[in-house]
Formats: sequence, C-alpha cells, structure tokens
Amino acid sequence: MQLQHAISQSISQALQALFNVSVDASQIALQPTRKEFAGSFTFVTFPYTKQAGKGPEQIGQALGEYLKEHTKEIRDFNVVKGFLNLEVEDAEWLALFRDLMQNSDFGQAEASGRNVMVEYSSPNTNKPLHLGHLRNNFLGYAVAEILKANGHQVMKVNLVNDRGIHICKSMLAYEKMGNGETPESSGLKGDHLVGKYYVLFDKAYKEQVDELAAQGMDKEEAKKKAPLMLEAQEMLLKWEQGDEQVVNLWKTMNSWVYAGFDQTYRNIGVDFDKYYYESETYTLGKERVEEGLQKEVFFKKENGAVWVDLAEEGLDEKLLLRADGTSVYITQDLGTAELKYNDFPYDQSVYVVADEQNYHFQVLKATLKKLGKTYAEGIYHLSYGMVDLPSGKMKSREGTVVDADELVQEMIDTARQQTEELGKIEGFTPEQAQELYHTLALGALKYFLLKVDPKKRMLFNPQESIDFRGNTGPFVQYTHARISAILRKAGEMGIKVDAASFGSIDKLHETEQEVITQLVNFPAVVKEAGNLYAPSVIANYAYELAKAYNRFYQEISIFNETDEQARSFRIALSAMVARMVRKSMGLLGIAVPERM
RNA sequence: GGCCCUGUAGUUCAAUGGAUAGAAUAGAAGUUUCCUAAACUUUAGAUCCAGGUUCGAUUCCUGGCAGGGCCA
Repeated sequence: MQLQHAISQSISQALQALFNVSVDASQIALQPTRKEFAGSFTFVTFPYTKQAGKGPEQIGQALGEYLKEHTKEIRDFNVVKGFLNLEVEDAEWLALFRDLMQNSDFGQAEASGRNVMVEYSSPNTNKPLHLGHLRNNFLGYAVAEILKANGHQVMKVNLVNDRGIHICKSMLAYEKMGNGETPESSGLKGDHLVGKYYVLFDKAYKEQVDELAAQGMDKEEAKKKAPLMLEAQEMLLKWEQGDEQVVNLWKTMNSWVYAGFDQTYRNIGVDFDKYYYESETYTLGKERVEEGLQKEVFFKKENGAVWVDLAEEGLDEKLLLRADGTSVYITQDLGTAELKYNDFPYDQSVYVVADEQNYHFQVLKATLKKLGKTYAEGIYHLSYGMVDLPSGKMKSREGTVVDADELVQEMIDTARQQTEELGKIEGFTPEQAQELYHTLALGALKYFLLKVDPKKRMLFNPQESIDFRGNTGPFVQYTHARISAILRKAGEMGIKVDAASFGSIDKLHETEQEVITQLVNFPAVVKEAGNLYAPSVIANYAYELAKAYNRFYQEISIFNETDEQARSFRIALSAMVARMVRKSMGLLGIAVPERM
C-alpha cells in the first residue's frame, strides 16, 4: 500500500539522518497498532539498538520527532518501550478513501499470466455428499475465487471416482434387491437412492461375515470369503472386461448419481469448468507406469508387480501396479495428472483433498518427478482436516454421517424460524422469503466451515453451529442489509453521493478512520489469502470490517447529521463498506442480502 | 515400529518472532422517543510439559506427553 510504503521510506531516511543506520525501505516492516494505543502503524525499534548505539525508547522518540517534523503523512506519535506508534493525518485517510471510491476493481490484482488448476469435490459415485464434502467444496470454490482475484487464470475441475469395488457393491445390492426401483419411482434423489443400496450391501455383507465367523472361520478370512464380496469382485472384473449388462447398469446408476450431485452443487452454489472421470484416466495411468519401466525409474518385483523406490526422497517403496495388472489409486492419478496438464498447461495444480491423503500426494509428486514430468513441481496438495461431530467421528457405513442435503435443509429451516421469530419478513413475498432463508443458511454454513484454518480438524456441533449471532456469516450479512437500508433511504431522499459531495471534510471520527483502515487493507488481505490458499483470512477480514462498521453505526448518526458534507461522507463510507463486504463474501461463495 | 498433522479462556476459533495473547459463545451488568438490538458497551476467564536460540517465543529448534492420520 502506498501509505505504508511512504512511511517506510521516511523511516529509512530518518534512520540514516539520525543514526547513520542504513536500512532499505523494503526491509522496514510496519505493523498495525494495537487498539489500546493511539496510532495506526507501529514501528519496532528493538532490532536497531546495536547499530544505532541507543536504547529502544530513545530511538523511538527521536524517530517520532523527526517524522512528525518532516513527513506530511504523520500527525503525531507516541513511544511505548521499543514501539513507535504513528498517527496518520486524517487527510491521508480521506485521500485513500477517495481513491477507493474511484476504483471499482479494488482488490482485483492485475493479470499474473499464471494458470492455476483447482481440483475439488471429487466424489465417489456410490454415496451422497456429506459434511466433509461440504468443507471440501466450499474450500475449493473459495480458493479458486481468491486465486482469480490474485490475477491468475483459474480452471476448476472435478475428478469423479466412478470405478472400483465400492461402486460394484451398490450395483450388486441393486441387482439383488432393487426390483427395478428408479429415482422417479421412489421419489429419492439419485445419489441417495444409490447410497441406499451401498448401505444395504454393507448390512447384508456383515451378516454373512458374522455367520461365517459363527461357523468358526477366522474373521479376516470371512471378510474375504463372504459370497457377496466374491460376487462384487467378479462384477468388477466383468466391468473391466466391458461386459454389456454390467456396464449398462453402471451407466444407469451413475447417471442417477450425477443428476443428484448436480442438484446438490446447484443448491450449495459451486460449479466446475470441467469434469474428469477415473474410468477414463486409469488406462493412461498404466501407460505412464510402462513408461517408467522403460526409463528404468520403476522396477518389477518377482511377482510382476511394479514399484517405485522413493527412498532418496525420504519416502518408502510404493506399489504402482498390482501383479495381476490391475491399477491402484495412484495408477489412475498418474494418468489424470497428465491429462489435466495437457488440457490446461498449468503453473500450479491445487488438489483439495482430505489430510489422510498427505502421504499419497507426496508419493504422487515424487513419482511424477521421477518420470521427468516437470509439471509435477506445480502440484500443491491443499490438505484439510476432518469435520468431527460431538458424537465423534463420521462413519458412512455406520450411518453417523451428516448428509449434505439434509444439513442444508435443516439450516434453511432454522433460518426461517429465526427470521420469523425476529419478525423480519414484513413486506417479503414468499419467494423472496425463501430466497433469503437459503442465502442465510448457506452463509452461515459456508462461513462456519471456512473461517477455520483448513489443516485443522474442526468440530461441528449442529446445535451450536447454527447460530446467527457473533462471528458468523449472518452477522456479516446483517451489516450489508443494514447498509442497504441506508442507501435506499439516501436514494429516496435524493442525496447525491460522490467525492465532491464531501469535498470539504478534513476531520474524521475515530470510528470512521478505523473503517477506512479496514477498507484500504483489502488488497493486502486478498494477496495474503492467495499466497496461503486460505479463505479463513478473507473470512476474518470480512468479520473485522463488519465489526468496525457496526461500531461506527452505533456511535454516529447519519441522517440526523446536520452538516450535509458529513452526512454525504458517511453514506459514501457505508456504500464502500457494503461493496467490500459483498466482494469479500463473494470470494467465499457467500451471497449478501439487501434486506434481512 | 517409522513418518506427518494438531495441542491457546468452560466451549468453538484468532494471533508475518513483538507491547498487557485477540474474538465469539456460555456467565455477570448495561444500551431501543434516534438510520434494522441477527447490533453495541462494560466485566471475568487460556498458550500441554521441560530445556534451548533471541533484546523479545503461542510462533523457531531439541526431548517428552496427549489427540488424530498415514505407511506396513
């Protein structure tokens, strides 16, 4: 930011002039002043005591006096121990604010020329999405938006895991117990219908295992020998051989699942530029394994299985292709990586995948490097922790998962209940009310899941998490709705708001200055969030901005202000807050309402 | 057994190596003749343990302890 840069420059000059200490301005870091002290920026003097030959307070005092004298931006200063707190002239803040008003693209970085692919969601086709997927989807979408704001060309992709033994389990159960049921006949969403058969398979399978165990078979043995498992494996084999009946069933059931997923994606507001299917990439993966053998970077064990030795990279040996020639997870990932790069030559490829795959991605990257694929350098695993419930871990087979569709519906119901209780829907048509509930529900849910550092495990307490007060999505949305009301009123009163309408303002109330400080910080926040792939940085920013505005709103009246210039300024300030709230929430995939 | 991640108020989360460790919720006390009280103000409450590096450590390093994950 220019203001900070100018101050750093001045400090650099002052250090030279006063103490003959030479430090480049770029090395001079300013931090925001803690709110219990006067000032906006703080310079820490401790590191310069040796070079300057003076104590930290002396340096601070001398620097402060010099800056106040020579630097037009600095109004005043105070020194606390080794901390020099600098107060900035109101005129400087106002100048920044006027710039901001002119620049509707504020926060959007110039085109970087870099291509970034973001893969997220990546569901299995045998069961519906659950709470964990929601964290994934929201993260992926938000990171993609943040990277766009950083000037990168972004492509969002979804890799669908549509093959393997788990799919066959649903198919087998359907064949045996389905009686020709369809989403239409059952009234079930396609993904839920298929998921139902996955659960049915597991139940019947467990019964078989228990029965075998009761007959005296070893439990592990029983798991392998249970007839249903053998049938599922047989089905997978048939699928790989292209058996018409199996493939047709697979296609039918997948199409149900995709229709269900599409509905969910639309409902939660995420989308993709392109889909990949593992059924279409695994053969390419096998080719890459063959290539590795020829290049002698992979090797065959006695039984014919192909391995790669990653001891040099600090990893173990890793199986790439089974002895019977069937592929494992990483086989298809090798193929997918290549296909992705061919479609969209990227500088960076972000994989939003749960942290249980940390090791897997290290192996994938190292293996691709062994193959000499330079694009492997750009692979970044955006790893996130599990979402826990108060009752413990989610396990799909035990029915302790929180289904995504159900959760969203519950949030919508809660939003309706809260809104009605507060009596806030006067003048809404039923459609508008419905839309508002949806906006609030998803705002609450997305904000809740995104405000936490991705790599941390987090706890989702269904009762407590559905809170619309405090540090929540609706809190930020509420701020926007309030401002919208002000802007509507200003419009009705015919008040014009442009830079000229408050041209003579040169003094700021403390809360006004704090709001401006937050506003102008937006580009730096976007940059940081982009560098760290961290939507939580944006979420915290939106919250701080909303809080600063609420403080201002509470302390200062807008329409009772008799000075027209002051009134116009406050309306303009409000409008800019609304714009920045909408932008930052937009980066998180969260909509903001005009009224609530 | 090896490797990786995480340990902060009662609880859920913050804190580029900087000041008296911030919020939110739950607790206590206030603020509606005035632009939306889903708000605002005040109050009480925490860095897993032991060393080390540093003017300064929640942050970096070493060794424990606890929780989770991955690889066999």
